[in-house]
Parts: sequence; structure tokens; C-alpha cells
Amino acid sequence: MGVSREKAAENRRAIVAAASQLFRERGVDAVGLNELMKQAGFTQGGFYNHFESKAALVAEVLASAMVQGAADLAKVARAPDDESTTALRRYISWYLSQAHRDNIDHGCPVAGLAGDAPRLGAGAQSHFAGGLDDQITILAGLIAESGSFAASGERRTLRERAMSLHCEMVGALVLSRSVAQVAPALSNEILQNVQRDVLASLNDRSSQSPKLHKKP
Amino acid sequence: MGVSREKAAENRRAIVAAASQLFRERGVDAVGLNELMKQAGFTQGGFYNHFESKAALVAEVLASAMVQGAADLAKVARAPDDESTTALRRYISWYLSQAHRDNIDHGCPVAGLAGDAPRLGAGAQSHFAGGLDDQITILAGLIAESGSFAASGERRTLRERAMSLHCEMVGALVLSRSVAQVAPALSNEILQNVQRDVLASLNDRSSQSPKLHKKP
DNA sequence: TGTACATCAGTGAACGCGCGTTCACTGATGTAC
DNA sequence: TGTACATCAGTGAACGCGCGTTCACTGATGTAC
Repeated sequence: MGVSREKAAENRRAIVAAASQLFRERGVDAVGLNELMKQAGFTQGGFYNHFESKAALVAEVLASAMVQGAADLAKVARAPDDESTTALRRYISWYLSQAHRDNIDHGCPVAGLAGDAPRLGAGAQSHFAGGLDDQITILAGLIAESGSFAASGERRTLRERAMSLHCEMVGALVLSRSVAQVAPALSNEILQNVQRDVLASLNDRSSQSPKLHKKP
Repeated sequence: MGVSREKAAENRRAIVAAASQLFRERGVDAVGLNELMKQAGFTQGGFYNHFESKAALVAEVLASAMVQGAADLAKVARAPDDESTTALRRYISWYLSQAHRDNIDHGCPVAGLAGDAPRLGAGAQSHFAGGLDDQITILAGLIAESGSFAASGERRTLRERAMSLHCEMVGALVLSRSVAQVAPALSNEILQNVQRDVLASLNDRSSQSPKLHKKP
């Protein structure tokens, strides 16, 4: 059709964005290029003007999604703690919410793509692993800033605590999603119980203050 | 070929068993009936003598796998606690081991099929949800028997503790598997850190005894 | 600045392939007498 | 107990379909002069 280079680059980004959502919603294998290109607003033949193969797209989508996920988490970290809560608590509350569970296509890419990750190509899986490591590191930073880590009797390293916390949250979200359609009560119970349990275990400034969760 | 009814029933079980392993290894969608029947030792046409459709097989495999998973867990529970450890500790140590991570086709079906569960049909997903609930219940029993629950200051219900523990273990196993091929160090680190963290948090009889993990 | 041409993102039909499913056929099993 | 026939698990070819990928073609963009 004849399209400027700027517009072509924008179209390429649209394909990656569409794939990023569809892959999380329906699984990498289950999304065909025809459907993907239609979702992005194009016909299927144009795909190979932008990507060498579907595998190349998958690798790029994984890289893009993990960067986005880390950026979302870093944004929460940048917003400073206030009197009534901490960035860590805000992140946990969002992560283990029904809104996040039901919004998989824009949610945490680690949880949204973990099921597909073992079967991805080496390039794509490497991006996944790198993003997972980044998330753990950022989460460790949030724990440190929350004041939770200095608690007496704490023997674990920051990274060890961040890993455990991350596994518990990812597990809860994945399991909550795995039964959401046929057992919504169990799905909600998992989210709510684990959120309560995780928040109660923090032992941070908020939990030591009687003003917990109250705005002045 | 002409086959006795007994042999036919055995063959049907072989198909379910092959599917149960292949679905966990490679994902439900990625396993074709031709390959599946070949793995079970038959040609593809015979599939429809046993099952109405692939969806019907998937539902039966889910039912069978979840029953098997609950039975495996119940077997650990029946072996009585001894002086040096508890059934709960034994289960956690096995669950978060490299052997379990690398043996997905005979491992915990909740962890092995969680990634596919959101996209399964209603029948199959219902079996998954039922099995998940059963596992939580059995795990709550293990926690109760371990003596961990009576710890002072415990405010959570047994079920709430079992849910959190289950989510943390499933999350660790799923994430460990998701990076195993490209980042084995990170994969091992997740398993080992979370196992250490979970065991240390138990506060049960073993952790109160100096004889911890020593056989007489 | 204006004209001529090369570039290349986009189109839509076509390719081989493997999928889930159907079918006609085989022949030992199980039943009726 | 022996014979005749119905049953049905298994075979392997075939079906339509959607997949990833390729291709000839279009025409505005970008470049050369």
C-alpha cells in the first residue's frame, strides 16, 4: 500500500502489542498469525515484512513484555511510601486483586506466561528468565524500603525473602486464574487469603503503627 | 484385531496414562492424537472406540491426574511422623526438589497443568478445581498433624495456612520449571531458597527439637 | 524544485503439513442355540 | 461341548480445516539526478 518508515515502525509495534495480549490470554501456541495480524489491523501476509518467523516474534514479545512488567513494578517502587502504607503493600494489594486476575492481557507477564515458558524457544525463555530475575531484584528493593527487613530475628537474605514472596504471589495468581471460570468462590478465596497472609507477615512500619491503613 | 473386553479396558487406561504424561510435558494443545495413540502403542483411528472426542479425553485425564495427585499426597500423610521429621516436612522437601521439577510427567498435577487450566473446557477445569481443593484440605491435615499449627500467636485458620503454603510451593515449582532450560542456576536457587524458607517457617515439633534432621 | 525510479510495507491467494475426526474393513472375542 | 453369528477394538486411508510460510503484485514513500 505504500507506507512511511515511521508508520511501518508503528505498525510493527502494534503487532508486538497485539501478540503480547493474545499470547497471555490464550497461550502462545493457540494464537495463529492470521488472527494475530487481524487483531493488529492487517492481513496475514504482511507479517513476514516485520519478522523472520513466528519464533522470532515470540522472542521479541517476551523481551518486550518482561521489560514492561519490570517497568510497571519499578513505577510502584518510585512512588514513595507514605504514612499509611508502603510501596510494597500497594504492590501486593494490586498483585493479588481480582482486577489483576481478570486482566491477564495487561497483567504481570511472569504470571501470565509462566505456563508457556517451559516450552518456549531458547531466546524467548532467556528473556523470561531475565525478567523474572529483575522482578525479584526490584521486589527485594521494595522489601528493604518498607522497613520490613530490619525486623528482629530475621535470618533470611533480602533476595531469599523476595523470592519466596514472589513465588507465593505468582502461585496464588496462577492458581486463582486456573479455576476462575468454574469455581469463582475458590478463586476469590485463594486471592483474599493469600493477600491477607502475605500482608500480615510483613512486620513493617505499617504493621507496627496503630494508624494502619487510615488516612489522616 | 479382536481383543478381549478386559484387554480393551487396559488399553483405554494406557491411553489415559500416556495422555496424562504427555499433556504435562508438552501442553494439552501441543499433543496430537496421532502422537498420543502411537505413544500408547496404537494407531490413531482406534482413539474414537474409547473416547467421544479429544475434549472428552482431556476431561478424563484431568479427573484421573487429580485423583492420582491427591492419592500421592494422602500416602505421604498416612506415613506417620517420626522423631526426626514430620510428614509435612517430607512432603515439602520432595515437592521442592530438583527430582520433582525434572519429573513433570509424574509430578504434582496441579503444578504440571496449572498453565493449561484456564483454557481447558468446563468439565476438565472442574476436575482441576476439585483436585486443587482436595490438595489444600489434605495439606491442612498435614499441618495440623505436624504440630505446627498450635504455635502461639497464630491467627490464621488451618485452611488459610494450607492455601498460602500450597501457593508458595506451586509458584516456586512452576517458576523453577519456567527457566530450567536456559537458567539452571536461577531455577535451582528458587527451589532451594523457597524450600529453606518454607521449612524454616513451620515452627513445628522438629524445629523445636535440637535433634532436627538427625536419625538416632 | 521537478522528474524518474527503486524501495518495501501491505495485500490476498496459494503452498504443504498436521490437526481432529470419519470411515470401511478386519478378525478374535463373546453369545446363542 | 460344538457350531454359527453378532460384537466391537483395532487398522490405516481419507476428510476438511487452520496452521506457518511463500509468493506475485500494488502503490505510496524515499532517493537520485
